[in-house]
Parts: sequence; C-alpha cells; structure tokens
Amino acid sequence: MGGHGLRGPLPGLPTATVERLAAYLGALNALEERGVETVSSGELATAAGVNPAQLRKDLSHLGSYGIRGVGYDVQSLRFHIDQNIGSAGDWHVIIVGVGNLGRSLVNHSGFLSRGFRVVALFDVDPALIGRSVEGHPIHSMADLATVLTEPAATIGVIATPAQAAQGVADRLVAAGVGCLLNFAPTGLELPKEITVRRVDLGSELQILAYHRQRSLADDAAESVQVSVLGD
Amino acid sequence: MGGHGLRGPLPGLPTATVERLAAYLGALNALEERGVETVSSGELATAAGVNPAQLRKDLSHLGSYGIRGVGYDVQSLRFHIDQNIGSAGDWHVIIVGVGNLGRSLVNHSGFLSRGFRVVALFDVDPALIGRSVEGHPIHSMADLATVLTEPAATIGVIATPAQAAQGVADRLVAAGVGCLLNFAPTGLELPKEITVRRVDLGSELQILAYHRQRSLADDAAESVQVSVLGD
DNA sequence: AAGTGTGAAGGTTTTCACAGCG
DNA sequence: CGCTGTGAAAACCTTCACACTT
Repeated sequence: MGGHGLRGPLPGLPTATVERLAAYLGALNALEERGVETVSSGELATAAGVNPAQLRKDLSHLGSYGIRGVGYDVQSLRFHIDQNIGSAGDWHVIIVGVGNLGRSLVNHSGFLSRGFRVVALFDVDPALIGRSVEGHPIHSMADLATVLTEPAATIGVIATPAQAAQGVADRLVAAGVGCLLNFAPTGLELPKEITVRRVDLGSELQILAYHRQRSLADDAAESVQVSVLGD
Repeated sequence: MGGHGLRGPLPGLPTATVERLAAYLGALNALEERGVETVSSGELATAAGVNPAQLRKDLSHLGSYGIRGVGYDVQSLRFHIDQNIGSAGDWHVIIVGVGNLGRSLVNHSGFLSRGFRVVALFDVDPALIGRSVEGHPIHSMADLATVLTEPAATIGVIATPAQAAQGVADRLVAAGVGCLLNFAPTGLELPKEITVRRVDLGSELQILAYHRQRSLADDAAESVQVSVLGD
C-alpha cells in the first residue's frame, strides 16, 4: 500500500541539476503566490540566477512539460518538479540546538512551503527543556527515541556549537535518523550510508570574498583595456 | 607600502577548488587548535569529506607546500590557503535583519577565525534600533551611509524576511556595498557587477531529501543483488 | 616506506545552435 | 514568430596511477 502509479521512471537526475531544481521550486513558489500563471525559461532562469539553456536542459530531464512558443505553466511545473525531488516523503524535521540558529530554522518560511514539517526540538540546556518555541516543545536528548515516530523519514538538523556536533550526530544515527543537515562549523565522521549535507557559513563568506576580489581584479584589467581602446 | 613580494601569481583558481579550499581551511583551523602539527592528504581529505587525490590536486594549484613521505605542515598550509582565498582583505561584515538568524550570525565562531569582522547591524524595527547584540549596536537603515566606513571592503549579509530582501539589497548596493550574502528565500535582481551568493535553507533540505531517497533506493537494489548472489 | 605532485584518462556539466512545435 | 527540447561540441572537474622526493 502507499505505492502509486509511476514507479521511479528516472534512474537518477544529475547532481548539479537537482541543486538547481530546488532553486527553481523556490522561484515557482514565489511566482505562484504572486498569481503569475505562465513563465518562460528566460524569466525563470533570471529569477534563479542561471542561464535559460541550462534551465531548459535541467527541465528536460523531468520530461516535456513546457508549451512551445509560450513557456511553462507555473502550477504544473511546480507540481512536476515536486514529483521528482520532493514527493516521496512527508519528511519530518527535528532540530537539535535551540540557540538563535535553531530558532530561526523553526520559523523558516521556506520549510513548510516545501512540505517539510518541524516535529521536535532538542537541547541540552536544562533551562530550555520543557519550554517551547512556536508551539514546539523542547525535549532533552535523552528522550530522542521516545519522541521520534518515524526515524527513517526524519531529517536531523544540527544547530549546535562545533564541539557538540559529533556527539549529537552519533546519537541521532543511533536513534535511526539517516539524514543530517549540519550547520556546525566542523566535519562529521559517520557511517557512509548516512546522508549528510553541510552548510558552513564561514566558508560561504570566504568563497564570496574570493569571488569579489577576482571580479574587482577583472574590472581593473578591463578598464585598462577600455582606456587603451580610448574614446 | 603594504604591497609585498608576489604579485597575484595565480590568474584564477577553479571554482570548485575554491569552495573546497574554504572547507580545508576550516578543518586546518580545528587541527591547529588541537595542536596537531602535521597532516597527510588522506587525513585532511577525510576531515573535509573529499578524496585524497582531489585534495592534492586542489593544493597543487597553490604551489608545492607538502613534504613527500610526510604530509603537510598544518600552520604553513593554513597560511598558504589563506594567502590565496582570504588574504586580500580585512573584510568588514554588516548584517541586515537582527532576527534569530541575524543574531546567530553575530556570534558565529567561524567568522572571526577566518578574518571576518562584524562591524554593524541594521534593522527596521524601531524597538531594536539603538539596542545592541554582543556589543554591536543596531542601526536604522537610514544611517547606512554614515555607518559604513569602507563600503568597497564590506560584505552585506541579508538576514531579513523574503519580502524585504530586494529592497535591502538595493539600498546596500546604492551605499556602495558590492558583495552580498543572501539568506532570504528569494532571488535578487542586481547589477551584474555585484557579487552575490545565496544560501537557501529550504533548498538544502530538499536536496538532502532527494539524496536520501536515492540512497535508500540504491540500497534496496543492492540488497536484492546480494540476495541473488546468496549467502 | 610513505606520501606528495601531476600528466593523462574518463566523467560530468555547461553551452551552443537549431530543429520542431504551438 | 517565439520559445521549447535536444543532440553535439566545448569546457570543466574528478579520478587514476605512478614518477619522484624525503
């Protein structure tokens, strides 16, 4: 039971495509809220910050859902992307670490609109345990096994300080959570069957600063060029 | 003065390499704190979650700073990576939006250790303006031009709700900030000379969920395979 | 022996350019 | 006519395997 019609017709989407599909989905959500009904590859590409050919190629992996000469129907495209990268689960999200980052994730508007449901919060601070944030009670890590109803369909979000992260990850894995999003600025060593993704805010700044330097350098080079060409 | 020896010997690092170098730097910071003096490509690669050959190839773009048969000196490698992706600036960071996310960024340990300095906070909420977080006073957006001392060397972090993001970005750009990190779940339309990077927490969950599905599917396929081979 | 540095091979991703449909 | 869908070409990135160094 529960199985429906199409059995995974796609043996696998290119990784790079998956990352962009998630972004297109966000842009489509926004367009839908604004009541836009149709969008061309050019418009959607601009909104997502990629080039139109790339967007069309990405979408072509899902099938042929556009209308030639017109564009894409916003609702139907949103539905089809969702089928491919969101559908298979009613994912539960638990957040470990109810500091500022944890709190900001609880409220995050992008979660609900994509079908993710925050089901529990955990912390080690006795002052927090028993209180609640946005209607979600904060549990002790000791209650992990009791609180988890569906470990296999649960994403654990690690929003703790770096030194606590590995320990938290180990406990989550022991409780059956197989999918982790790590915000702590440290790598995690885990069995390879666990799916992990890391978001490192420090690295993001660094990457940004590098690109900025480069683009300033390029501009300088180009303006030399321009002044040689003269006016 | 201030200009030193080598003039940018590297015309440009591959994008993918830059993203990983930032991660290596984080791992090296951690090793240095723990007092480790030497590390091999295998160890560092594990810590950063990549394969050793890739790490060596990445480092080879910076020059030849390893010791054959031994590994890399942690401090010196850290220094050289920093030279290539961090150095050129004493970057200032301003954070717009002092909600939970903004607050968590102010405290973020990964920032200071990489040479980024939070220099100002901004918000639109009159109840917040004038108060301070971790010693950083919260300013009104109207004071943007006054507070910025070095717009060109400033990274603007957008930690506002989605609907405020575009307006904030426009004001930052108008004030001379050319480098933005956007946490709001929306795309920004900006002049192309502006360097932007987006971190979309909703997309991160979605990408993670997709990979999880896939790896469960693969495991299922493999266990069929195993049972065919029998035991 | 142990581990780096690197050409060359093999994959993947992006871009191009245009055929084909509405 | 405009815009999608897509092979084929080009660019880019990863992995391999081994010469070379300490």
